[in-house]
Amino acid sequence: MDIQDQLKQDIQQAISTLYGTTIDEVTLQPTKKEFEGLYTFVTFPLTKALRKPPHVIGQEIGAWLQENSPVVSVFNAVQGFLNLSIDDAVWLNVLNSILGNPTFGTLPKKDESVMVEFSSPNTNKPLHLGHLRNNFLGDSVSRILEANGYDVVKACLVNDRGIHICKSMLAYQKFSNGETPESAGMKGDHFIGKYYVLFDKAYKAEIEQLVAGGMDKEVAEKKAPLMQEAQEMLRKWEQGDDATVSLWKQMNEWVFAGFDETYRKIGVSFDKTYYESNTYLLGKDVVEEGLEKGVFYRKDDNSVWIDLTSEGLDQKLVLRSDGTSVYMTQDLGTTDIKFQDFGTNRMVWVVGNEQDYHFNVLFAILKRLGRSYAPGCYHLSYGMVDLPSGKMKSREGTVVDADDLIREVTNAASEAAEQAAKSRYDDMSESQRDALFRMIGLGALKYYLLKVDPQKRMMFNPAESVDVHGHTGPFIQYTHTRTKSVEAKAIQNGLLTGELTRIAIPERVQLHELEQQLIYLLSQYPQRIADAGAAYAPSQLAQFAYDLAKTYNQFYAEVSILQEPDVQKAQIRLAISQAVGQTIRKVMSLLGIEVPDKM
RNA sequence: GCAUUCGUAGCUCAAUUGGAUAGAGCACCUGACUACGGAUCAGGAGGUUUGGGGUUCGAAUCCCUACGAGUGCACCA
Repeated sequence: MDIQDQLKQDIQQAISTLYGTTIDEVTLQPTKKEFEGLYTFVTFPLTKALRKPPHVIGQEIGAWLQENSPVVSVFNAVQGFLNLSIDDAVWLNVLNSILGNPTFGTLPKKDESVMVEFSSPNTNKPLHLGHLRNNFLGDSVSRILEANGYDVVKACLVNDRGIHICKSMLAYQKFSNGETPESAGMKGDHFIGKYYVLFDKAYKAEIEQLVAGGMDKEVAEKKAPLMQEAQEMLRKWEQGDDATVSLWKQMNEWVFAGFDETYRKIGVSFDKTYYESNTYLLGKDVVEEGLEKGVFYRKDDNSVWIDLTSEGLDQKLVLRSDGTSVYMTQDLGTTDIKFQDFGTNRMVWVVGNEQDYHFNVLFAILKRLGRSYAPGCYHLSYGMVDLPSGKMKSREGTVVDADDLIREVTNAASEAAEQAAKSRYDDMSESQRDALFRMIGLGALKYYLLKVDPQKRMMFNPAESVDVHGHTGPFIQYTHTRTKSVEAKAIQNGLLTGELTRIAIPERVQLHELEQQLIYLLSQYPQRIADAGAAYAPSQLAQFAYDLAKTYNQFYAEVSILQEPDVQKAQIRLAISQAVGQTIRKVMSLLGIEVPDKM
């Protein structure tokens, strides 16, 4: 049994034996490091029922546990805190159960599936920093849910229709002289983005002219010939006009080629891609259904609404008076399709927090419609990424392009390597080195974006994002290479055969405090995965990886592994070292971050 | 205006969901064995958790209030 479960059971037993009562749930917390022990039980809540001071209760339960619990070795009670130390032999058994279990940390299959929708790019411009936070979050959450035992479907909904793409198309028609990404030597998505910017420029010039001629600005924005043409193009596209559709297809092909390249670089993939060009008409049948069920109502002008004031929301339009759909209509339809396609009772949307209201409304509607999957819907809402110079605004050109950023972090990793230990890379080929530096650079970037609580708005500081010291991805990657290096030396010395294997437990052991601490941390891994899954929070695992790496480095500095004369001790330390390395690799992979063996 | 999220060291973030003297990293200062990899480790300095009130054994966390910041409030997506 898990130590923690054992302890909880024993504490419950102690309370019932000593006081003839029980408590609902025993909760344990890690002991603060200035006190002895690793688990702490808080006795304050018991004082009222037992009419005893908290430290007395602690003393009594502690003494009982020391006597009767198979795992507790020593205790101390300070105020209302009962701190428990665990027997070293028990720790070694825990270590052995970790070593003997290659899938340690992966939770049992749940026979339940979940769809995670993320990324959702627009086809009129390349990906930027904000998309990266979205992609990394979505990818990592998918991996975490999978480790929690779910079947995961990673889905991407591409916003490939609408006025924005017509703007790029129109600009291309007018200004391109038939150039292609190949002839321009550009990545397809950047190529399309260039025309989107060109449209915006020309459009603004038109507005300015109209305003100078005395027109009201708002009117000018609508009346500008370019906007009129773009609207016309959208109409043609919706009517299936051949020329328009084939231009649209051509431009899509280019932009997707660009996206694919970026996705490949950042190691993100999808099981299913939905295109709004296929789904934008969906949802009208849902509106019909809702009208029949009396969930929606029709106004005199024929528009359809839902009244959500009882949920603290507003009245919301779900179908226009001319019978065409709005965003909500489409989303209702798409959600049904997703459920039909995969039968996932849980669905997660990774979408920025500016859409909080939209999702509140969507989920409320799904609930009223009685959708079976409604309770399993979750909006993983994440905050915006700010720059030191302020907000990112695409119109003002203050966006950080994803491809540029990836290049920069890779270069920074290469520079850090130059400074740190140039000679280490002598026996690597150039392509090996490139791959390594990209792994480190991306590790830095992903970790930087994932370590922050998703819901919080965050500041992106370029200098910090490429840092390799301190609380960073490369620090953790480095720690992994340390464990690998120790392992390799141990194999050379004949101390190890290579595989992770159980160790013989000596009769008498005295573990170092940091050894206990490390095994304790390792034993927490499954729980951490469960917590991170329940909270949809990769940041929790990022913190865990850091704790593990930091503690290992302390251990490494304070305790000799290979130079320990006592072979049994050395083997215990090696086993811990291997288990830490292995676990770091696993945790990082749940963040979508690879770790090298050498760096 | 209404709704909603947030405010923690100079800066960027934590705080096991109400627990002990609020912890890390960066930046700054001081140290580390002729060493298992120094992309490391040890130490120092840095806090009235935006202000005020309340709830209780106990509050960064819950409630009220003021101030400050973000976002949303289209028959756009």
